Amino acid sequence: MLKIALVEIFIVKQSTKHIIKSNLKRLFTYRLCLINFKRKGFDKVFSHTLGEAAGVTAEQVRKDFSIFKITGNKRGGYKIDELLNAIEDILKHQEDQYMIIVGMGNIGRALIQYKRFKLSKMIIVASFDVDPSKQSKRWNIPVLPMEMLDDIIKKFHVKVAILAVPEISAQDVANQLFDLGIKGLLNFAPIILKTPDDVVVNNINLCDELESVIYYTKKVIE
Amino acid sequence: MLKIALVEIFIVKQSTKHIIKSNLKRLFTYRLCLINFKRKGFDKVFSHTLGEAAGVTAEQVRKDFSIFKITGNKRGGYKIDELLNAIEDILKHQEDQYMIIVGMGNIGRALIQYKRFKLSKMIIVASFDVDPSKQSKRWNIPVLPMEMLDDIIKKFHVKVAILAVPEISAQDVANQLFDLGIKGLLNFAPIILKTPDDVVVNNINLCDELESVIYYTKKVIE
DNA sequence: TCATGTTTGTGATATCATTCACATATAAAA
DNA sequence: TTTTATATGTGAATGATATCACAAACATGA
Repeated sequence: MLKIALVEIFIVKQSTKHIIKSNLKRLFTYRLCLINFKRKGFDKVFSHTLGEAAGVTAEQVRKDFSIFKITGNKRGGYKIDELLNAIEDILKHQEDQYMIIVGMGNIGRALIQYKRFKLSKMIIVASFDVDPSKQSKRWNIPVLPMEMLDDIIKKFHVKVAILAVPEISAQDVANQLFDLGIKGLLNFAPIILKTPDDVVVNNINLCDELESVIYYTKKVIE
Repeated sequence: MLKIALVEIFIVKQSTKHIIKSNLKRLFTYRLCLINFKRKGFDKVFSHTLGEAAGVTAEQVRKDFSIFKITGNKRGGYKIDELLNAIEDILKHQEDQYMIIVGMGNIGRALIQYKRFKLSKMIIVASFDVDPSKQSKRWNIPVLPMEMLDDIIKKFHVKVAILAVPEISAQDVANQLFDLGIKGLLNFAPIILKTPDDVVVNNINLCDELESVIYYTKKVIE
């Protein structure tokens, strides 16, 4: 009996996680498209309209919404404002999120100035670098020495960090962050990090993204 | 008869495309891990070793290799150098790839200085911006006015571009690029571009990537 | 050289994701 | 108010992807 119960819990967790995982990306895309529609003066969309804009089928759109319990009006489509609210609700991101950047190389410097984060209620509270010459006040956001990581993370209850250090030190710095309670990482170092089970890592590998484009470009051309 | 033949061709195209699509990402990951292993002094890997490093099962690794016709030695695993060669061969990227960046905002400026592209034989030949104040020679790579797009694309036979302009002008600039023969785009503007069928677009949406981390972080914590 | 234990390579199977197809609802027109 | 055309919402069918399971191969040690 106990065994059966455990198995069921496992299944539920798995499936919940997975449904969300495979659909979340599209949810972001839908949001982008909806914002675009709104800007153009529309206040309603149909599944096929949104699907076309997002590059997926109308059925896919409806199925995704179905999974997230988002409903529209039969014959009348979906009201954009309601849809956007529903999506924001799923992303559970109404309140500000405090974050840090570690590594003030090219990418770190770009991100510290990236205006769009603020619009999405993501606030970079500080950034860090081992190199004292990079610890300046040139930007609104302070660039601090690594020794201050602990203070800042505690002070702002930071759970999410952007890792933009050279690959050689990425694992070490990541370990430091995990020790200090960081649970989510956006990693720009071209390396697959070893991480504790309760930590989420999202990798962005710029070279690979470009190579991927090159690969498919060649496929299409030939 | 003809109909059957057509259907078969369709199926083959579909599946070929798809197999590659779902496996390519992992192929990049394997490469990262292999480079790492090599740096650590290893010269052989087993499917379970590589799988663990890459975060996938050993069967997945073998299946991927099987699809790409990469073989190892039964009982002896895979030689890292041979694997890396085989992977590079699949990515067909032996010769230099000339590319351009359009948009010299935060992201464009970061990418123009990004050293790693050169290591992967990806050469940024020039970048472009509408704003004359950004057209400087501060970097090794020239920042040119948009009027020179045509010249440079023709001169270097550029097929791939990085689009890092504000979202408001992204579609217009993309259309210009398509007209000038660009077939692959790495797009940083938070918008789903309308593109011709023979063009490949890879979107990187930094806010969405971060929000995704936040989403899963909250899931894990709660 | 032979036995042995380990690892590959791959059909068969299971799982997961997308598309189909249609019943149901409803906005709009008559 | 009734009709009609059009969209939704969702089980069922299909298609794609990952895992299992095991035969075949071969390094290693006796």
